[in-house]
Amino acid sequence: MSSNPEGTEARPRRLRRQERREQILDAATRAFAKAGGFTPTNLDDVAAESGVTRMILYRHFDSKTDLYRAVLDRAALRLHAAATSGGELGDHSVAGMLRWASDDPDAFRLLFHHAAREADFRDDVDGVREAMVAALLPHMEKVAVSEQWAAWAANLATTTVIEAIMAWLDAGRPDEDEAVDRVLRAVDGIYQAVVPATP
Amino acid sequence: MSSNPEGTEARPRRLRRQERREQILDAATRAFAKAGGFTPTNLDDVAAESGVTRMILYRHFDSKTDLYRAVLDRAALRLHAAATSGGELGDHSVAGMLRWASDDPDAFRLLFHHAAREADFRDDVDGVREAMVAALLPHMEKVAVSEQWAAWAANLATTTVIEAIMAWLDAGRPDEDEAVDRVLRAVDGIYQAVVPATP
DNA sequence: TGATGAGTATATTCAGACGTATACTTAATG
DNA sequence: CATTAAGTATACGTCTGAATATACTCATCA
Repeated sequence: MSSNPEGTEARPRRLRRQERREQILDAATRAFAKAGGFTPTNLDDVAAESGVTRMILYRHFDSKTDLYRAVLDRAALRLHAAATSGGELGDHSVAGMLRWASDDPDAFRLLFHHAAREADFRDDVDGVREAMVAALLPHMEKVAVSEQWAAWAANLATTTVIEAIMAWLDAGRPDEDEAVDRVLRAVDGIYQAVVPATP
Repeated sequence: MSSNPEGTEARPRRLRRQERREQILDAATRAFAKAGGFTPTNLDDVAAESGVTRMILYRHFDSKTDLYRAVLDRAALRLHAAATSGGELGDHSVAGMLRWASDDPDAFRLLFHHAAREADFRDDVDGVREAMVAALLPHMEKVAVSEQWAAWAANLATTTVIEAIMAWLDAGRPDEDEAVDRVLRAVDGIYQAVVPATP
C-alpha cells in the first residue's frame, strides 16, 4: 500500500488516468476562461496550462469540442450542487452560488460570460439557468400584473443574481455574508418592479 | 435633375458610395448579430446579407476588423445619442435607450451580448458603459455603506438597465411606457441593496 | 523482469476563411 | 459617345489551427 515511499515527491509526472483527466479539466477551465471562450482558445494554450503535450489531450478527449463540453458540464454540475445543497432551489441558493463562484471564479465566468453566448454550447449552460427561472416564476406570477411581465421578471431576476455575483467578484469580494443579503435585496427590487400599482 | 425618370424604380443596383456604405453597415449589423459576434461570422454571410459580392466589402472597408469596428462605432454613437437626447445621462436616458433598442434590436444585442465579451472589441463598447457607470456612481456613493459597495452598485445598476431592456425585447416588448417605469424600479432595487442598514 | 501504458517529440494532413489579383460588365454623367 | 466608377465572377495565395500518424522514452507493477 506504499508504492510511493519518497518523503516529499516533487511532482509526479505520471498520473493515473482519472487524476490526469481532472487536472486537464482544471487547467482547461483556466485557459478557456482567460482567453474568453471556445474559439479564441487554442489547444496549445490548454496544453501549456496543463503542463502537458497537445497530443495527450487527445488521449483523454475526442476533440476540442468534447473537452470544452466536459469542462462546462462539470462546472454546471458543481454549480447546481452548490445551489441545491440545502434542498430545492430558493433564497438559500444564492449563498451556495456565491461561495462556489468565489472558489472557482474562472468556471463561473466561463459559464455565464462566455458559454452562455456561444451558439453551440449555450444549451450546456441553460439547464442551470432555466431551473432558476422556473423556480422564480411561480413567485413572480403571484405578484406580477401579467404573465408576460412575470416571465420578464423571472428572467431578469435570474440574470441579476448572476451579474450581481459577477460584479461582486470584480469588486474584490467584500463581506461574503453581507453580499448574499445585498444580492437578495437587489432581486427583491425586481419583485417591486412588477407589482400592479404604486400609489 | 431627373436622372431617374422611371416611375417605380425596382431597386437601383448602383448606389452612390455613401449610400452603399450605409447599406452594408445595416446588413453587417444583422449578419454579425445573427451569427453571434465577430469570429463566428464570415464575410460571405455579410456579403449575402448585403446582397453584394464579398469583393465589394473590401472597396468600402479595409478588413473584416475595420468593418466590425465601423458597425460597433456607429451603433455606440446612436445609442449615446438616444441616451442623451434630453441632456445629460439620467433617468430619462432609459426611455431613449429602450426606444433605440426597440428600433434596432440587432445592434443592441450585438453591442451588449457579443462585442462586450470580445477581447479585441470590448473597448469600442465600454465607452458607453463607463459613461453610465460614471453617471450612477455619485448617486450610489450618497447612499451606499462604502466606496466598494457603491462601485458594485453602479456597475450592477448599469448591467441591470441593459439586461432589463434585453429581457423586455425577449418578452415581446409589452407596454413601452410602462417598461421604462419598471426598469427604473428595478434599478431602485439596487439602491435599496446598498443602503447601510435595514431595521 | 518484462509487459503495459502514460507521456514526449516531430511531422503531416486537411479545412475554413481572410485577403488579393485580374478580367469583365454596365449604369451614370459630362 | 466616351470616360469613370460601381459591381460581378472566379481563381488564387496564405495562414491558422484542429486532428492524425508514427516512433520513441521510461515509470510502474504484477
